[in-house]
Amino acid sequence: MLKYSVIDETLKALAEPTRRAIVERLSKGPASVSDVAAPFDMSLAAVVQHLQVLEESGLIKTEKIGRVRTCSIEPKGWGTLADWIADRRTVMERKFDRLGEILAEDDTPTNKRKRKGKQK
Amino acid sequence: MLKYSVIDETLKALAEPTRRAIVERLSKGPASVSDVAAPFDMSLAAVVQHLQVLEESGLIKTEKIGRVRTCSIEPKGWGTLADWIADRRTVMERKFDRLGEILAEDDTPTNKRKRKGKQK
DNA sequence: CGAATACTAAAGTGTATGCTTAAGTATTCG
DNA sequence: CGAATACTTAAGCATACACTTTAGTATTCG
Repeated sequence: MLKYSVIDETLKALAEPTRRAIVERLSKGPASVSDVAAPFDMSLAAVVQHLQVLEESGLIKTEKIGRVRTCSIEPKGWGTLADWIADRRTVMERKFDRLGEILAEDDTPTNKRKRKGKQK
Repeated sequence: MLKYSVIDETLKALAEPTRRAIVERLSKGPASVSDVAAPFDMSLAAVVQHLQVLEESGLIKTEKIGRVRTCSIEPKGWGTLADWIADRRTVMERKFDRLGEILAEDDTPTNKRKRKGKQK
């Protein structure tokens, strides 16, 4: 319930099997809403809702021409996601370099005594 | 719902601001449950629940010694996540090569798609 | 020992999310 | 034109999720 961010919407969008399946379909090429929906055992309206979440997150984009809406991957959204993960891994690996195998065995006592009683 | 998978739990775990903040804290080094919880304006029990989700997803690991549970990053979980994203991007980029700049630029309102490839 | 510490476990609550169905709006085709 | 197509919108519902509070269990310290 903290603040919103791009990475938040991106990860929320992908944290759903149906939406990941949609994304995997689109990563092979653009498709209409109906085409995207076809393989799924759910209503077209439900798939449309998933597509909206994906579009708002910036992972895909859509464009309506005539009565057909064509959906495709939006590379930019994937960049920010990959960057965030890469950042985390960089910090971790720097830590590994610095501390050797401490994380691997991690019995080091981080006994920072907190004497503040503030628990909430 | 479809079937569960490792990547599903991983992404669900990270699709939450508090859990990402925890992960960012731990990526700088191991910490006790209390230490992890300290910066957050919520009960310790709530933070423990987040830690459980993160541990079940394989992104962190914990070990209890005495009365202190120490939490740390589990690099393996991050590998599977990064791999999944890398896979998606690989497929996309192969597609971009094939379709040229169609996916990259079509923000322009004048979208005359030249159909120089099979669409489906 | 008994009190403080550091979690742990369980039950409950409000809201968000993933669906459904039904009805409506454009657009294309014969 | 009128019917078929391709969504679109809205409302409702059941479950999942992020918390809360309360109470309990180990472990350490004076």
